[in-house]
Amino acid sequence: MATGRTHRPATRSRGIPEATVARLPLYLRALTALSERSVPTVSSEELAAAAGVNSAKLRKDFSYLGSYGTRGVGYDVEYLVYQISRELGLTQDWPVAIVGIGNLGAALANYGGFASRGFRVAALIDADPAMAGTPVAGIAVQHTDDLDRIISDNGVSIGVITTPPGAAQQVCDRLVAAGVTSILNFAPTVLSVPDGVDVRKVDLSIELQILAFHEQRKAGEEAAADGRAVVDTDDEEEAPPMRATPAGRKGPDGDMPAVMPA
Amino acid sequence: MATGRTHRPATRSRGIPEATVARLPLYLRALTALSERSVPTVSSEELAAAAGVNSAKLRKDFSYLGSYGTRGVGYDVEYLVYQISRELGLTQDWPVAIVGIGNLGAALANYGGFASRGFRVAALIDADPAMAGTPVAGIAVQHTDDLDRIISDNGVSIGVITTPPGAAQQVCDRLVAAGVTSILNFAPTVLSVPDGVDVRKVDLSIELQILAFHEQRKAGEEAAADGRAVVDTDDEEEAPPMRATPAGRKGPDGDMPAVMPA
DNA sequence: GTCTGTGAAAACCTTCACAGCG
DNA sequence: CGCTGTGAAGGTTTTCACAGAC
Repeated sequence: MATGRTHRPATRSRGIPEATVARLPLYLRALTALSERSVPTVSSEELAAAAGVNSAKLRKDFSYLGSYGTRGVGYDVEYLVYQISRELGLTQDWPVAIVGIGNLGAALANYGGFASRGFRVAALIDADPAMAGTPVAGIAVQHTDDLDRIISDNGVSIGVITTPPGAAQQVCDRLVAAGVTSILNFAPTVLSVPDGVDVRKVDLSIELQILAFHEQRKAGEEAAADGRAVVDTDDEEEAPPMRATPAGRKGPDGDMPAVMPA
Repeated sequence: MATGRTHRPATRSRGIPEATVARLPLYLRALTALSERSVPTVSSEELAAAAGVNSAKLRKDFSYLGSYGTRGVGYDVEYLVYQISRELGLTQDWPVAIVGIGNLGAALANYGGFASRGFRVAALIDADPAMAGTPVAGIAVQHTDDLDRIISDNGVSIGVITTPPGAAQQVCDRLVAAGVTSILNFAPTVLSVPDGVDVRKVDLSIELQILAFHEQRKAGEEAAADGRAVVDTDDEEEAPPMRATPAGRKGPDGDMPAVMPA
């Protein structure tokens, strides 16, 4: 979704669809849970339910990895765990650096889900000199001045940005200059990076906004459900900023049933 | 993406593609920044660059909302901000409850990006009695026992779950029972909810895993870049757990031109 | 001339449905 | 039989490219 423009258009490298890659961690999690319960095999139907997808999709996804199942039986849990881990590159250790140790950075440093996969928090970096030396999640915070050295000393290729938005691009540039080629960005900023560097973003407020959209839609439908009185004058909600451009607005209003029972 | 099965298949309500909805918050953010700099109008090209998408996509997206631009000129910034906000339902106030006030919950409670949109943190809820009363981000944490009352008293329809995975489904059930119809889930669990309830999830370790996949790929390409020796024996990376099922493994290794030229 | 709005084409992703292995 | 693996169909999203408004 957020990956920077890279990804071999030609070269016909290895062809696992991006959508499939994004689901592999999900399968892996479900499989790990089964593995812990010592379940030996699982059918596509069961595993799909545990992962929250449908079984045809799961089978197709797995078909890109190879033929790992046994017809009439299902998939060997341990074997699949290994194959998916390998495909995702989790059989190796990934040192990660977190830059920006505020609330969120600290939360991530403490997050158990990282260590349990191949990720190791190798360094915590912050611009506040007062924080330097303070241990967070058992790791001493280091100062931004040493960023370059910290990254190369630890062989970090994945960086996590949890700084305020204003600092994000600058931090990103420094990370990239120091050799980082994958960035997970929590700052609400569009980062620009050179080719070959991947960026993924997590924006907490975006998720909420998407929920709000659907929530609003539901409210509208509810109202429309019984009363039928889908007023359309409700369009002009309150103070319609009517910023209107030059000439006459094309206006969307008019139609638009659902929205707001005023 | 993560939304629970709902979404009017028939009814032909308003037809804004989900992919477009997911980008509206992005455009809104870019537009807000322009608005703050008092930029009056913007072209699809400029706005697309600021939002990190391409301009054809942006124009298509906007075309679902209506004809808000002016040919030869561009889009009126203020007007678009209003229209998108309205479309997303951000012209109203959304009281949100956060359940599970650990590191992450606290980080979210403090997160500025919520308040700046229509979201208001109406309640913080935690199962630990020792936390009850403690203020986090200026709001006193309340105990889970009162969850039902808190939700209805505040008219909360959006809940955020930041509990440990074991508690997530239970909390989810209680939220839904109390009237919540949209859930943002940070716990690494597949939640099951009744029809009509939307769930979106944010899984921090999944994002890292996707990055690791691409990172690994890069390392491989690099090696293959000069030597041409695109070994495919590299499949057997190190210790292949060979969990093998009943009979003979189909092995991915050997064959598997991966893609599908077949 | 500039820049939007949009049909049409292409790419991508999901779902169906069933052949075929165990 | 049961369950995987997969062509083929169907749907969605992206991209192209240009007609038409300003």
